[in-house]
Amino acid sequence: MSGCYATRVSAVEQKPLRADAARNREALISAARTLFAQHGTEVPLQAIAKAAGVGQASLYRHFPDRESLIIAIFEENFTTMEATSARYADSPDQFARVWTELIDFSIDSKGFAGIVALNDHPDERVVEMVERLEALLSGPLERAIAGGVVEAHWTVADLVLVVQMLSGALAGVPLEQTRDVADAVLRLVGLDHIK
Amino acid sequence: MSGCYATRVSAVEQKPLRADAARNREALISAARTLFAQHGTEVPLQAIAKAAGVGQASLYRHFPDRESLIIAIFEENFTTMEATSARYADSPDQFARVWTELIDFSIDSKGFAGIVALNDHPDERVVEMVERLEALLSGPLERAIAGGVVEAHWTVADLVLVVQMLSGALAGVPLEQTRDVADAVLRLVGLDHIK
Amino acid sequence: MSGCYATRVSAVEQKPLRADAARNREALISAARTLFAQHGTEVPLQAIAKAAGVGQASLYRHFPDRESLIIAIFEENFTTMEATSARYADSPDQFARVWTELIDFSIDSKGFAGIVALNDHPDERVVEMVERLEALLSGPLERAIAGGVVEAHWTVADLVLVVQMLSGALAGVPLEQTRDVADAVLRLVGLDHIK
Amino acid sequence: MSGCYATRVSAVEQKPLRADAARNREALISAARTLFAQHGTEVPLQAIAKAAGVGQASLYRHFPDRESLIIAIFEENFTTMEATSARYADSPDQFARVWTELIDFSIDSKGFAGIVALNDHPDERVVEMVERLEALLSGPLERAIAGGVVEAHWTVADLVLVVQMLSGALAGVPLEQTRDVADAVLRLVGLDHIK
DNA sequence: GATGAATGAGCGTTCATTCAT
DNA sequence: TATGAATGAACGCTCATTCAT
Repeated sequence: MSGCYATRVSAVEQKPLRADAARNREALISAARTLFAQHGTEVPLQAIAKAAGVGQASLYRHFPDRESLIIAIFEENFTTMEATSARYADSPDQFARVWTELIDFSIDSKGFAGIVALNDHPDERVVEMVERLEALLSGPLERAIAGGVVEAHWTVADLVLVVQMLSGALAGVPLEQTRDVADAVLRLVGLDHIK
Repeated sequence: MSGCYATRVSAVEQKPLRADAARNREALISAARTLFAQHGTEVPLQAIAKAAGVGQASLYRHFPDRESLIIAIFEENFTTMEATSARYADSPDQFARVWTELIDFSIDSKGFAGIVALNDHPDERVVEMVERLEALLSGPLERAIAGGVVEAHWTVADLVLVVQMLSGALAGVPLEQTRDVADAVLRLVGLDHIK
Repeated sequence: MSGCYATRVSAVEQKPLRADAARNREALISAARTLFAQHGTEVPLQAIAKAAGVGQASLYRHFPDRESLIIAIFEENFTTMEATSARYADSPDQFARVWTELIDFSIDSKGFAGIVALNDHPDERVVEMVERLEALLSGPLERAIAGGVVEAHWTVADLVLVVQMLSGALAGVPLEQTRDVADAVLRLVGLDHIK
Repeated sequence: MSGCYATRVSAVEQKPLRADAARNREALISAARTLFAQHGTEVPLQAIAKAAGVGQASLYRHFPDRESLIIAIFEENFTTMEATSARYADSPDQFARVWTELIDFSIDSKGFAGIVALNDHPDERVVEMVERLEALLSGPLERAIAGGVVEAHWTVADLVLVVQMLSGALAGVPLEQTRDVADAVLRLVGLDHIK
């Protein structure tokens, strides 16, 4: 489900990492994914380091603060979603494929909750993140509207808002009910037919 | 460990508070409202005590844990909303008055965010809170549907979900934009005509 | 068992207390006896006040510090033991009666443990206490030795030491085993035949 | 609540400590010995950390609770005494050597006072401690009885009781008098000839 | 005089961050 | 370079003591 495309093709990192460094990085992101989903983005960083089987200073080297870690997770998600978008570039399903993937990520990480966590200390990285999300959705949404798949009033800003609403609705919901709650949210905003 | 000596009074307050105690209680709730809205429900309790001009132990006496404080704020909100509901009992505007008041509270306290905070440590008080919210909305919603004010598909559970979605959408949004974001959310779910 | 002779004839207090004050005083001492025995002399003073059904400031008026309360309990014990000593003044059993009463008090209050608690902040009151204990035991011991009831090597200082040893042996022993442990201690020092 | 993230290592240490960690550990134990002897086992842990020249969290890492620290001190004592026992395995003095060492430890740390402190929160570690003490004394006592060094009625349980009695007798006694008081206790129980 | 709410210092504990190995 | 021990500030909580009622 998560990270299935994350083969270290990040747009930001330039120098290729040493093999063990790359392994640590992946282990940290993977551990963070799990713990963020289980306990929220407030989990002690030490717990993440431990779960990743990595020293705390190594976590620090890769991710100097909690936000960097959250962003890195998003990076992977974006990489995956952008690949999906490219793969279905000519398909009428393009929007549906990208959107449901985004929703799945949101559900897995309790509603893309990190974006909320990030907003508390708003910095340029969040703006960049949102812009990237809008860029990702823009083309597919346009074509989906043209194809009559979604109603014409939808904008990318609205879609971003839905992701954030989902985040709020899922907060504190037990894992086994997240899917139902997410369905209810999508139904309320009239996007439940996108599958 | 704690409470093994029974130094505290029973959980259910019955006697009217002493004048200074009542004053402190109000000061604490008021300070909590402000700080929760500004910094979220994770603010240090000591900050709330200091803002209220009260000792830490007094905060503790009145509200033995963070949840109690959150609930107390909700209590006040509920009291206000129930009064509003009663005042407009025979008016076609009843639902609109109660609902907009609920939305306003949600905006003021960053989207009734406490209910989210509470959900993390689910206890009977949260269930009670949600039930009380449903009870508050039930009659007015019924009459609003009967009167054609809102569409027939709406349920109280949906309304509660909207409040939670609002909470997520508002998280991290600067104070001066909360109203706009809230309007956008209500528009997306088709409740923007309730004013 | 405890306080059976304590009709407020203390040697130290001069002015007779008002009726309700005397009642509070007794309630505090009684509560302290119970809680000291159950949880040690470190119990929160608030717990004692509460158990006595008395305000904290009232506890303060009667007993300005923890030691005063401990001493007051001893006072009652002494009053009782001195009365016993007087009653059996001409009996060959005098020493046995006083000694077993002392041991019983020690067991009830987990080995006269207060004397230990007092020793940490040694003040004149402790010295006075020990002197009073020695004065209490002196005559009876002399006559007991003369009568062949206890061996000639015993001194009052030794007896006081036994009380303190008992205190140590009983510390941390569950209530239902205190009697057995006390018996073992008395057997080890060769006083188990005093009954 | 605590430990729910598994940030700590397992309870059973196997790996040899790093150089600085071992140094801190020893400093902590040493500081605890001194402060426990001076002020009892209730001294603030922060005072121990400060006296050891170590951060609070380091104290916490090495000894997650007060009992662990007490036990660690006992461990060292036991190691020493067991070595002594082994060294004098074939000597008629074995019991005397081990016993006087035990008494010395008891005097130094105000009567092995920790065992009392431990008893308040009885757990398996205390039982284990007592069993280990009995195991330590068992053989030597047997041979001492066989050799006519101590009277035949003595049992290891009695010896343990003497240690606890000593603890009580020494509580609150000024450091310069502890030796005399201990001698008096041993004389009372008839063990003063063991030197 | 009696009550119990208020106080604030101090405790044990946690955790982001640094630093020795 | 990776590890994990050390750090110290800060949190929640408790309790002896004072003070308003």
